[in-house]
Amino acid sequence: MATNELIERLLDTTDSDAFEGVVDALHALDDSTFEPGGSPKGVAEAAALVGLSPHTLRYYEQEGLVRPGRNSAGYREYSAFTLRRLVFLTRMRMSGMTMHDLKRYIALVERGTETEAERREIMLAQRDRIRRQLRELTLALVTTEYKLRSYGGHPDG
Amino acid sequence: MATNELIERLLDTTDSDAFEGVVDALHALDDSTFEPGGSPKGVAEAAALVGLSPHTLRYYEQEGLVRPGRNSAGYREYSAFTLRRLVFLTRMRMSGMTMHDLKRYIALVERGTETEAERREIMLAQRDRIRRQLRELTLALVTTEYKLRSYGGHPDG
DNA sequence: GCTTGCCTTCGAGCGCACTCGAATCCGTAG
DNA sequence: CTACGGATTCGAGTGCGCTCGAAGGCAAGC
Repeated sequence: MATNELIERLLDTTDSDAFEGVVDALHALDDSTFEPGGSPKGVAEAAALVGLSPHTLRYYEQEGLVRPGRNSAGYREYSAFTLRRLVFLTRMRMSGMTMHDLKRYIALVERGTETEAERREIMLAQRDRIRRQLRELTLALVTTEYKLRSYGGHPDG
Repeated sequence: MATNELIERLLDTTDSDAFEGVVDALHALDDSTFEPGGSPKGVAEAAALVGLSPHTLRYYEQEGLVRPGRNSAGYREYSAFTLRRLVFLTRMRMSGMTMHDLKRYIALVERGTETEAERREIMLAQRDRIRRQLRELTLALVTTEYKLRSYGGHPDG
């Protein structure tokens, strides 16, 4: 099986360092990452943190995916909790979950623990989708590198 | 680095068998795979082979991505060459290359070998895009599996 | 007090990649 | 001869996920 070799190759080129300890990164979210002084973030700052636009954050709220608090001036305040959810949302979106499904999932979350079975189904489907995508992407990578080799270049650009 | 371990895990679950020898699969395209009797395929058959709809195949043609021949009745005939290109196109599309860039790339291909340098740039960008996506997908997978674990279920559905 | 700049809401608009429908034509089976 | 499934062209329509613009509010600096 040349597959692992392949994937290894793709990951240890370029900046795979920013990639170590993925799980750690995920759990660091609870702590200081999002709330350096415990102060919630405004919409622009929050947007920058998760890599979306303020417009999009407002759109997500409108769609019921997040419910940031408001300060005395009516401005949005993104707590660590909300920011963590935003990170989750972006991860799911980037891996191909539709807004439709994401809304359904979040609605279940808000309804409480009794909905866990249904949520689990959604996540199982999501896991399979991601795996399929990973396979497709790897095929695409092979094809791309094949082309690059055929152009006889110095493959490391 | 827990990364390789992770990816290994995701690949050897489910049907990773259909995945062995990716490069081989890619080169089998020249041979009997697409032209069992040497006969070109109609639009429906071709569509089924690459997993697209006949509508989409006609659309791709309209956009200049393929130029299948025609039989005496004016029906499209997809040769092995055209089918191979279709496979390439779908791989690029699935890995996030836009129609815009794909059209540009194919236009360069049709212009001949003098355009190889420019094509190479496109493929380099594509390779980087794919790598980025692979990292993002892996993060999404970790998140998804974390959720699944938190639902305490039997993770293998 | 006024300017500057980020915030608010609202609804409309956009870009991408298909996707469909209508009208018509081809070729085989009965 | 006729009916049928599947092909053709063309332009219009769809769904998704934002993305933008207008009209106005709040807060800090000069």
